[in-house]
Amino acid sequence: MRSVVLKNPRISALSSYRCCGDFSSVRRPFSSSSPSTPIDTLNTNLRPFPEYTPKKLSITDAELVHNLTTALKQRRPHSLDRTLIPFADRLRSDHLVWALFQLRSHPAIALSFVRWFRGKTRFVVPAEAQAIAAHLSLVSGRVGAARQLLRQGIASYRNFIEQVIYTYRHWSSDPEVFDILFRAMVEFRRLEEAHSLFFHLTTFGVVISVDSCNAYLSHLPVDAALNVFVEFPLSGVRWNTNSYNIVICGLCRAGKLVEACEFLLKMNSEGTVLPDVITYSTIIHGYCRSGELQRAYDLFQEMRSRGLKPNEFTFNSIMALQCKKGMAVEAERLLLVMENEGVVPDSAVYTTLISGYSNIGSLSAVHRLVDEMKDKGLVPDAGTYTTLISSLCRCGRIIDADLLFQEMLRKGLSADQVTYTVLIDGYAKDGRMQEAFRLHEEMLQAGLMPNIVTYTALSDGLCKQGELEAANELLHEICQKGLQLNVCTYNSLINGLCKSGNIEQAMKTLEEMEAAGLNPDAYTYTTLMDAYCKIGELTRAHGLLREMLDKCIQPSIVTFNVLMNGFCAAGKLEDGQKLLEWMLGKNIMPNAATYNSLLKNYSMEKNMKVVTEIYRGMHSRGILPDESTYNILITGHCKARNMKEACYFHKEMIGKGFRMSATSYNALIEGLYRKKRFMEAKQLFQEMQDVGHVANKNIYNLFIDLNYNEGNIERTLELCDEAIEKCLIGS
DNA sequence: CTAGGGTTAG
Repeated sequence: MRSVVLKNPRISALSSYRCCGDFSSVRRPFSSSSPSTPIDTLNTNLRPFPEYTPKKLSITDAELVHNLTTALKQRRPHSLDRTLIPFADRLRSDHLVWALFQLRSHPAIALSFVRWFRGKTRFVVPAEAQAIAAHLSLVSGRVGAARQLLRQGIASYRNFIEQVIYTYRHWSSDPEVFDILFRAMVEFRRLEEAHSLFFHLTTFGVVISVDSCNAYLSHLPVDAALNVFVEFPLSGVRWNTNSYNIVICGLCRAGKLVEACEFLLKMNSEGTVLPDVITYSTIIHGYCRSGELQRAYDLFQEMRSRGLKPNEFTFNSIMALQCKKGMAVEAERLLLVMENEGVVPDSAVYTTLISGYSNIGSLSAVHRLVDEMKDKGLVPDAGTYTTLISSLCRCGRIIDADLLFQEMLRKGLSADQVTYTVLIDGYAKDGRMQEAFRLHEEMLQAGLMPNIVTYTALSDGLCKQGELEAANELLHEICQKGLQLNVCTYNSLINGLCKSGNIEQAMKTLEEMEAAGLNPDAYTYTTLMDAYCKIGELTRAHGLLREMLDKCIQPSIVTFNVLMNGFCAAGKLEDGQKLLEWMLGKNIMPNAATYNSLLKNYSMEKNMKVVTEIYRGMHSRGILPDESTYNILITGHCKARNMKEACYFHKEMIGKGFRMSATSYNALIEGLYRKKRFMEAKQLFQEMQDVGHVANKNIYNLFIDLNYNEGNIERTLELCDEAIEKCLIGS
């Protein structure tokens, strides 16, 4: 037994072809590099590669092959076809292997003969010949060709791996052939076969390189990866930092952050394979994704203390979490920190920030950052464009969004699933469902698969148009296609039902979603609470709040805003103020919407003194007014004839890139008119039409009077026509 | 082959 192993020709093959391949990638386990291991005892586990015994040929066949290969060797520039014409009639597929034998020292000729053979429809290249061609390619330094042949072999023959092993002893120089083979299996996602191949090879003493094992590891579901991580080293694989990173990344993606940290701990304590920037960045990102800013910061410090410098990835993860929490300003502060440390922000970092500011409605900051990134020589990529398109959609500027989409395509960037989804969502939110579905078609034609997010956007759009039947149908359809509805999808549907006055059905849908194994979240409860608030059933809303708290679901700021709205709409403004104070006491930061409810209702009561008081409180807490805040303030002050304040806020909101609502235009125009500031009023009247708002009847009357008094009969009549067309018809 | 940004719901 022992002697067989020692005589194994593979060993002589390894040494005689050493020049042809890189052996560092594949090594035999228990080799002489670990002298404490007695080779002979371990070798009893190994078996030799099979001996090669090709089928015998008849004398005439042997002669044919001999003449053919001789002709090939002597071939002058003319084509293979011409050389082979005299043999073509008698040639059979099983001659190929023998021809390769004869052409062993002429790999170039041998390989082109295989290619020629494959090109002829009446021949089939046997798996054995394919395997030999791969060995020959590798031995002669043609790594690319070897890879191609092996991939083709795996894809075309059922018994290909056996053939590679069977022909290895006689033809190969290099165990790297197995490494390439293994990788190809992984690339074809034939992971179970790759697994068996790995262990099959160990019986011959071949161990796949750690790089290829990493490629394999990275394609496994995390549980399987963990098994392999324990299993492979028993066969001689020595994992490196990348291997740990792959497993840690898998754990983080599965939300198993504690286990990811255990791996990090293990690396640090064992000290043989040390964590690198990627290891830390991966775990930091994991914590950021689950919203645990403090843990992320701690790891950030820890990596520094171990001499690892955070890079743009590390910073970006933290900034992304801040932006998600509406802390774009803080995120931008971190941008300065990273720049001070010499870390150069890239377009991903800027995209994060742009998205963060877009989330809090700061369009001017969005513009500023786009300019800033361009100044730094960063080119907006598809991700940046997608963010910008989304940001335009979010403030209702779907036309501009579409223009930007066109621009991005003109610049040669390609739209992906996300870009299309953003635009589809934009059109859906704008109520233009035909356009939304047209884009859905377009994305299919571009070969992009819409995902559940795309369909949620579409379904939500249908719901918002009151087409609940259609939404239901759409969702059923996609379920049948095998897409899984997620919590967002259900929440959107529940919202649609609530908004169409069908709270009962909405509650049933809540049960359905729980039955489907999806847990309702703060969105779900907030939606339902809102519905009860809107019909004045504050008690039932409160009951739902209890229920969500019992389930340990954290209410969000929107939950409180819904309650605030409920109080205000029910005329309980004092209760609303109390809620605000309670929130402040509990350190729950209100946002613009929280204040907007109070501001709106006090302003409707023409109590501008309290409005101003509340606005000051908002300002002093650093809460930036949003577009609605300005519209409320402007309308309120106009109605109270405080034109100075109204104009002040108007100017400020324009400066921030916000747009006035039709109501604000009407109020402001009327206010200015009453103060006889006709020029300004006229200008705004024109502007409001330019941006597509329709003035109310009252405004038309004012301008009709004005023009009439100015003797401008033509314009007067024009306005009368317009007023009739826009304000009377259909009202 | 390992790390970051852009998308859906209140």
